[in-house]
Amino acid sequence: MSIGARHSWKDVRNHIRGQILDTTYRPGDKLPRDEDIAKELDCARSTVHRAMRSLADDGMIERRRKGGTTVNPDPVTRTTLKIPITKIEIESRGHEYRHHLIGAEQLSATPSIAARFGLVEAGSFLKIRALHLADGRPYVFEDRWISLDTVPEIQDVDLSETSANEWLVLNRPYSRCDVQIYASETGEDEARFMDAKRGSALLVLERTTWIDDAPITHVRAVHAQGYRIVSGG
Amino acid sequence: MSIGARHSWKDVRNHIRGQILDTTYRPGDKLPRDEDIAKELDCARSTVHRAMRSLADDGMIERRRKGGTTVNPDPVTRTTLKIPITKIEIESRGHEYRHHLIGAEQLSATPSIAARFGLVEAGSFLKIRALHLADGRPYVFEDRWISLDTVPEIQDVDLSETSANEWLVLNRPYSRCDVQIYASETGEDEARFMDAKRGSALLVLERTTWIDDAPITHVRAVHAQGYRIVSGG
DNA sequence: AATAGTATTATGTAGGTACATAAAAATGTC
DNA sequence: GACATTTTTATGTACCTACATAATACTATT
Repeated sequence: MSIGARHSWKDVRNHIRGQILDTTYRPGDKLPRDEDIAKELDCARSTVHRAMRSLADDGMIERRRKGGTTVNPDPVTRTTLKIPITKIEIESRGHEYRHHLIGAEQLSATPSIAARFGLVEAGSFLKIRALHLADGRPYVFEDRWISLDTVPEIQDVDLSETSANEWLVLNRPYSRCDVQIYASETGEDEARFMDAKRGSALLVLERTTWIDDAPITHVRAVHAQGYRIVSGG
Repeated sequence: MSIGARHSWKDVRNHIRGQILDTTYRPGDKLPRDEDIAKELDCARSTVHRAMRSLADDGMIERRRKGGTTVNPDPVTRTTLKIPITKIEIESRGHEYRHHLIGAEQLSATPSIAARFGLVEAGSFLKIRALHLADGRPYVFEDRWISLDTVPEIQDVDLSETSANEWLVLNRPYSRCDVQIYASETGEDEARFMDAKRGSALLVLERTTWIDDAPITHVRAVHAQGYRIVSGG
């Protein structure tokens, strides 16, 4: 079946995606070689290649040299989450943002924090506890470790003025970021700082960032009750 | 500054990413035109283009025709989460998977479910409650609505044998998927089916899928205590 | 000064050629 | 048969040319 006079890689992608969606090709099935598809649709192999890479990025197909292309037999829901800077998130919802530094101290990493960074030996860290407020109400309570070996300049920043979150994002871009999401019962600290009653369920987002294997920061961000991560596909 | 004898697009990407990470270019800054970068690094424009598209996909830069390329001024953490089929997830962790159908009934969508699908009028749905077990222990409790208008065949499937989750993924691929993640206190149902004590915090993952605007299914999947979503960058 | 129309320009796409690379398939060797 | 080696082959990359497209920048007109 020819696609007509149009040879856009998006058309090719839609054509193939359609065949997967209407079960012409099922999970695990092998697709024809790029070259054959190109011939069938009367376009260049590079165009098919472009379409295929797009589908592979989406997780819909898997490609292997010599092995050919197969419909992903292990279908996963791939979701791209955008995790914003808390300040920007609060302000974009029309609330007034405020930030409160609860405390900061210099410590060496605990074994569990060192492990999270993949460090053999515990380095020197700045441990911070802070609160992000939306219209004066607790929004996020964060527990943060910042590597003083990687980011010594943080010691000269007035963290009661600028949030560590914001300063780091603007001044210390990372090259790798791990995320974990889980639910946690309100503990003593959260109950105190978040105005949440003990035992209620809170969403926790942990983030660990590196620049080229050098640890930057690890945050445990406890979100206010009712918080939802939403991903529009 | 030349990159040497090698002209791989990945080298070019790393080179430019490096310049962003070391603040040669800061958020909001404009990068040189592809052609100039190509000349500087002594490679083809298409190679630079390939590198640039990769960085744009990562959310690191923004590109606009004629407007040129700029470093993303609103840095967000973009993380791709892979949410697997529960069965595969359990088995890949070395546990034995079992599935238990709690109940199924034909209903028309409640206003809130219809709204989730963006439906004007409530269609006919199959409402299912089921439990996924790992080594005999509750792992996920799901509350699912399946559109009988879009997926009438589901009525002929023995859902006590095959889980709806699995059947749908293999037989009804979706073209759009919305995800929400939040923490919830253990309610009456969860306490009963999940062996969780009332009031403990559970992670809930809601997924809604469509094929070309036609609703397929909506699931509220309550995960066992201690469950974490992990995203390795 | 405001507006409408035109030119310019940086990115995007399509096509083609040549070669690189990884992995399956075939073959040889013991 | 088991294992190492070679061949084959489908995808991946690099480079090039030509043209498309969208958005800015400019100019003309009122």
